[in-house]
Amino acid sequence: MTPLLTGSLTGRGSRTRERIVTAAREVFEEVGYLDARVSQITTRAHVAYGTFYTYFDSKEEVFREVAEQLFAEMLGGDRGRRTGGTPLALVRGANRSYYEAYLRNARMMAIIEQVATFNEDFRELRSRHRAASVRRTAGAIRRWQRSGRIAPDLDPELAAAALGAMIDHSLYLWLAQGGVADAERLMDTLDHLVVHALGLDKRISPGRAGESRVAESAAG
Amino acid sequence: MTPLLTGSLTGRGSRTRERIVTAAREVFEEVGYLDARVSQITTRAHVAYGTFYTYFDSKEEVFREVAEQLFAEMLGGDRGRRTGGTPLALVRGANRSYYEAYLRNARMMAIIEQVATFNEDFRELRSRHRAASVRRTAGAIRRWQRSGRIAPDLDPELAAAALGAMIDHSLYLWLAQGGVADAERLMDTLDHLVVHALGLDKRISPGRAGESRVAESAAG
Amino acid sequence: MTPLLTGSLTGRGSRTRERIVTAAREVFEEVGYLDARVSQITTRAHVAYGTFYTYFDSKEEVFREVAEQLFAEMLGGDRGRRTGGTPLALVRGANRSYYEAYLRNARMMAIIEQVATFNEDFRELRSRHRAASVRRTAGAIRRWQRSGRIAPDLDPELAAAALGAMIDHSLYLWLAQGGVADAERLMDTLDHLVVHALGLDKRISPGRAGESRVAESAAG
Amino acid sequence: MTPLLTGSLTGRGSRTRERIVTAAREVFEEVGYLDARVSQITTRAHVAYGTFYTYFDSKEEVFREVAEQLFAEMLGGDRGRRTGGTPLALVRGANRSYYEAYLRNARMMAIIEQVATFNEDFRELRSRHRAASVRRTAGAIRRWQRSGRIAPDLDPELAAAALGAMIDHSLYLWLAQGGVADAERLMDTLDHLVVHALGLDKRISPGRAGESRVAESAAG
DNA sequence: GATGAATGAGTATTCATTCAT
DNA sequence: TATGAATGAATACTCATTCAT
Repeated sequence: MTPLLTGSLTGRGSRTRERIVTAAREVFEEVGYLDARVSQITTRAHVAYGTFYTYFDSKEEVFREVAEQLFAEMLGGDRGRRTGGTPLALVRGANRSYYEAYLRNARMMAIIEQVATFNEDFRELRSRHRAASVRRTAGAIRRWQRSGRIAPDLDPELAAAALGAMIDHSLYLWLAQGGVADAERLMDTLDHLVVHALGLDKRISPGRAGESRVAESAAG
Repeated sequence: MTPLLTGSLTGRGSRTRERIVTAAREVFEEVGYLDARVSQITTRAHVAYGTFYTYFDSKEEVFREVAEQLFAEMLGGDRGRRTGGTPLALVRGANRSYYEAYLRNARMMAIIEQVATFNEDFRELRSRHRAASVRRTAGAIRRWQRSGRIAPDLDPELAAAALGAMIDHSLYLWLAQGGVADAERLMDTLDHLVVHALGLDKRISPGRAGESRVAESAAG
Repeated sequence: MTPLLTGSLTGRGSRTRERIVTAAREVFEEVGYLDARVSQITTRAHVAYGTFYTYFDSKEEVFREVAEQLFAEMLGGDRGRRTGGTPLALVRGANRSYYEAYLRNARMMAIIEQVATFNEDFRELRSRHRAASVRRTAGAIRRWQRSGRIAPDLDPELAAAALGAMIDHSLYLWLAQGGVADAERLMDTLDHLVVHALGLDKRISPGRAGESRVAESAAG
Repeated sequence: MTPLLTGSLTGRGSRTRERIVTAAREVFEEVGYLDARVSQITTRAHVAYGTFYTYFDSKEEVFREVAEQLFAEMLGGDRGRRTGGTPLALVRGANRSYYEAYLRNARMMAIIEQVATFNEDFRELRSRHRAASVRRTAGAIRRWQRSGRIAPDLDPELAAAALGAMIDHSLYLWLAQGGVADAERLMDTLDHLVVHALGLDKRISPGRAGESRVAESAAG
């Protein structure tokens, strides 16, 4: 619930609110959630201290807003990507697309991880997003299993989750925490590992080739 | 700076210190680093508040001690494991051994992750341990590349890091954060993915070590 | 200082003002003065936040308005009551009338008490009203003393004040704070106590009976 | 619950605690509960800000402590008062004793009244003390009814409560809020009113005289 | 070594009031 | 008149660390 503001915002109001959200994201990126001070946010947004609380109930609430904008942006890159092509191309495409989105938001991804370590709500929020992504990947695996490109004894959900964890955590360690030496090479390696892990590098079992027209990605 | 005591401790002293470390680990596991209070630790250790500072300079310092004991314990399980056997058996063995260690320490692993999100020192500590583990895996990959079991174009370090990230993060999500449904099945999947990702499921090219390019088959 | 508007209000204006006063009273009754928020009042009155300050300078000022309306209402019940009858009937009548008024306004009486504990102005306001009531009762006592119905050594002002305090505080404790069990019985007891305290239960000294035609109440 | 301090206090500790309680009472008396600042209390007690929280969880908790000491002190004056004497003398004695205690604690009584207007807990605390006092008075009334000195149709509990309210509120208005002009005269009037209200001024019904040897007071 | 009392800097949040449209 | 966004002073409470016995 937002204090004071019951209905919709005036133009001036929504502009102020936007300034605060932008400033908040910058501050979070610079010092993390724990060390962020509301006063830093308001100073940067050029509003009075109290103005913050005209739009948000707490530091946590702005963070939620920033996190949701980020998740929306991360998903946006996916659009129109799942058209035809070889499984290998699809996997590479999906990975690159995720990589690019991660690159744009690396610092915030790290902060969300931070908050998730002590805040149950954010753990769930992240969990939901992860689950949605895993579901999509598992769907692709299942289709490739039906067309014979992937061994049928692989558990689609677990495999999707594990490969997702690999890509996610690799990007986290490279982009969000460590410094990247050669991201290009890392992505190539991830492609290779995913493709081989799923067995997509193998010849298609004859007679079933080309069945899988619509495919999805192995990650995010 | 170490407070008062550096090298030698009397028998009573070292017992007191041990009680504090044990209590600290319990408290950290129960409430996390951020919410742990020095008073909780001393109460549980049955020592006076001030006694804590006779042995440790700060909350961070006990945490470091606990973390180091944990890393030592995690590595301990590894000993004498990398003897002969098929690559597949080796991978499985290593994964199981890591899984078991993780299971024993899941809660503390989560707390270390928490601290690593805001403390540079612990980020490095964890990084060093990860690097050691990656080095060992990379060494194995390199050996298998020389013997022709793994494609030579795979970057050993990056592959080792990525697969390590997969296992680590999967266990983190399953054991440390979420609830585990079927760990056995998860481990089987991880084995499968690692083995196939590295190409260890394929036949060894006869007499042509180091050139496994052509050694592809449709064998399952 | 009155904001903007002093004397005349347009029809719309006075209706708005009235809505605010009504809403304010409701809010004060529900949560007390300290916990009442200007925003609650404006929301309930269906006016914009700022509109409040078009009509009132402060939260204190609406409260004063509400309190004055309440005092006026409390006194209103008294009208046309002070006609003949035995002193006993007069006392009973006055007590009942005050009780009924209190019953209608119990919650606000409690809130006024609250404000009087920290606001000098309201302490005086309440004091003035109390004094007026005490004056009337003291007048009745004096008349009854002259007619020999009440012992002449009783201080009329102090007795009036003390008996007023008894009735006021009893109603406060029963109606405003505690829950009422049997108000009828309480009122009977108060009547009894007042009548006996003043000595009105005794035989009238012969030859002066009936002198006191017009009497006033012992309370309110 | 008190923070940090689990067991009993050291000599130094209990001295510090006492300093804080004393300072708190002074500050409450000077500015009331609402306007009292923890920093005022610690400054006056010559301790650091944080020291306050070594002994108390909140401002409310010190207030409770001060209030309880006060109630204990108010009751203390009663001791050894309930020996023989005429009912009239007993009533006078009890009233004087309560008056003197009130005089010593007038300011704090006003502050407790303040807090009781917005804090349910204190309302109950005060209520309990009032009830205990009412019980004692009602007991005396009942005994005097049995001995025929008081009319049997008077409800002992309600009468005790109402007369208690009279004395309490009169002292509150005179001592705690207004300035006292002539307390002696007020007390005489209260005595008179109580005695007559109960009918203790009347001749004892023949044949039952002297029955009531041990009596209690009509107030506090 | 052990004790536990003392310290005080640090900060999110509230809300009456002002004021630009 | 009416609106509702903007303001910012004010304050209780936490807790790691210090230090006198």
